[in-house]
Amino acid sequence: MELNEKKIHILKIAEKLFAEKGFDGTSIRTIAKAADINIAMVSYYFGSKEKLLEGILLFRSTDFKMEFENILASSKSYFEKLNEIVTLIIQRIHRNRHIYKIVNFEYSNNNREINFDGYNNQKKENASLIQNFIKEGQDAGFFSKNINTSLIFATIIGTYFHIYYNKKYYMKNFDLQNEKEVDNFIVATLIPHIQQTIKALLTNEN
Amino acid sequence: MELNEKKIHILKIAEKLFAEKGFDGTSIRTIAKAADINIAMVSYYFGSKEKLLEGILLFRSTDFKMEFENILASSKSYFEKLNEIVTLIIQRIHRNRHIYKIVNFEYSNNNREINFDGYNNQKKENASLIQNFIKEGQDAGFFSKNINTSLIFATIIGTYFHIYYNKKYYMKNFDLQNEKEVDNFIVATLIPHIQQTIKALLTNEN
DNA sequence: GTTTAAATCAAACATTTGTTTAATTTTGTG
DNA sequence: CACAAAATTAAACAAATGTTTGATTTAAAC
Repeated sequence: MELNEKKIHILKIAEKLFAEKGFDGTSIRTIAKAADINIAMVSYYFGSKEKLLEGILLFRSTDFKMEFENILASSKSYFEKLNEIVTLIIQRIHRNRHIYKIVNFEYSNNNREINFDGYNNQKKENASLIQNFIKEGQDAGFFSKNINTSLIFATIIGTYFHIYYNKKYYMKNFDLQNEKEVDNFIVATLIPHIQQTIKALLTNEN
Repeated sequence: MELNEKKIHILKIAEKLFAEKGFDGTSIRTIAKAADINIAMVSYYFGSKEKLLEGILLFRSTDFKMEFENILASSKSYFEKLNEIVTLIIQRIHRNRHIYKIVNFEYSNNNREINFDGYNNQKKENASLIQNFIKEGQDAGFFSKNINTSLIFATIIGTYFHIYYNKKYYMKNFDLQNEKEVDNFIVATLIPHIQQTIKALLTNEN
C-alpha cells in the first residue's frame, strides 16, 4: 500500500483517537470529522476500520535495530552504552506511545483478528539485541550473572507505561502542568530512574 | 448499593468481559447472555452500563492497607519485609488484574466521565505506605539514599503489566501452555525478578 | 388466599455503528 | 479541449447499540 499525504494524515488522526478513546470507542465518523474528510474515504483508502488499524501498525513499524546497533558500535563503556540504550528505548516508546497503547490493548484483546506478526517479530528481535548486549557485558565481567535478562525489557517498558497509563495521577503527584512538563519529567526524572534501576540490577552481587 | 448474589454474579461476568474485550467492545447483550440474564436486568440493577462499571470498581476496592501493615508489624528484617511487600503487591494485582486493566485503560481514556476518586485515593495511600517504609529503611541505614521512591511502585506494577499485556508473546517465549503455568511463572520467575530488581536498586551505591 | 412489591421478560425505542452505492467533482494525460 | 482515472460526496443500508416500556411471573408478608 503506497501512502500519499492524505492517507498519512488520516493514519495520524486515527492513531491519536484510537489511543485516546480506544479502537471500539472511536467511530469512523469521529475520525472523518477530525481529519476533515468524508466518512467513505476510510473504506475507500483502507478497506475497513480494522485495515486502517493495521495500516497504522505498518506505518509505525520503524527500524529500531539500526539505532540500537549505532550505540553498540561506539567506543563507550558498557555502562555508558547501557544508559544510552535505556534512553533510546524510552524515547522511542514515548514518541510512539499512541500506537503502543493501542497495541497493548488490542493485543491482549480477544475481540478481533488483527495481524500482530510484525509486532511479535520486532519485539523478539529487540529483546534478543538487548540480551546479547547484556551477555557480552557479563562475559566481559562488567555485569553480574544470575539475572533474568528476558525480563529486563519488561521492567524498562513497563515502568514507562505505568506512568503513561496513570498520567493524570502522576501529573498531580509531580505537579506537572502540561504536556511539555511531562516530556521534561520523562527526560529529567523517569529515564534516570530506569537507568539507575537497571544498572543496579546488573551490578548487584547476590 | 447493597449487593445480592445475582448482582455480584453480573459484576464478575462483566468484569471479565470488560477486561477481555474492553468496555466499548462489550455490549450489554453480551454480558446478559454470558451471565444468563435478561438484558433489562443491567439497567434495572445498576441504572446504566457506566454505572455497572463503577459498581465493579467499588466492588473491587478492597483494603490493601491492612495486609500491608501486617507485614510491617512483623519482626523480620527490612529485606525480608521488602520481598514480602513485592509479593503482596504482585499477587494482589494478579488476582485483580481484570479490574486493573479496565482502570488502566479507561483512566487514560478521554471518552467517559467515570468517577476515579476512589482509585486515586487508594493509589496515593498505597504509594505513601511504601515510601514511608523505604524512608525508615534508609534512616536505619539498610537502604541507599538518592532514590526516587515514588517511582518504585511504577517499576513493580509496570513490570507485571507489561507481561500481562503481552501475555501471548511471553507465553510463547517462556513456553507456558496454560493459565496455571502462567500463574506459576509469576510466582517462580516474575516475583523473584522484581524482588531482585528492587533490592538491587535499594542497596546499590551511586 | 390475598395483596404488594420485587424480579423477570419480550418487545420496542431511537441512535449509532461500519460499509456500500451511485452520482458528481477533481485531477492528470494525450 | 477531451477523455479516463481517481477522488470526493451525500445518501442509504442493515446491523448493533444502550435504554425503556408495559406486561407477566415470582416471592414475601399478612
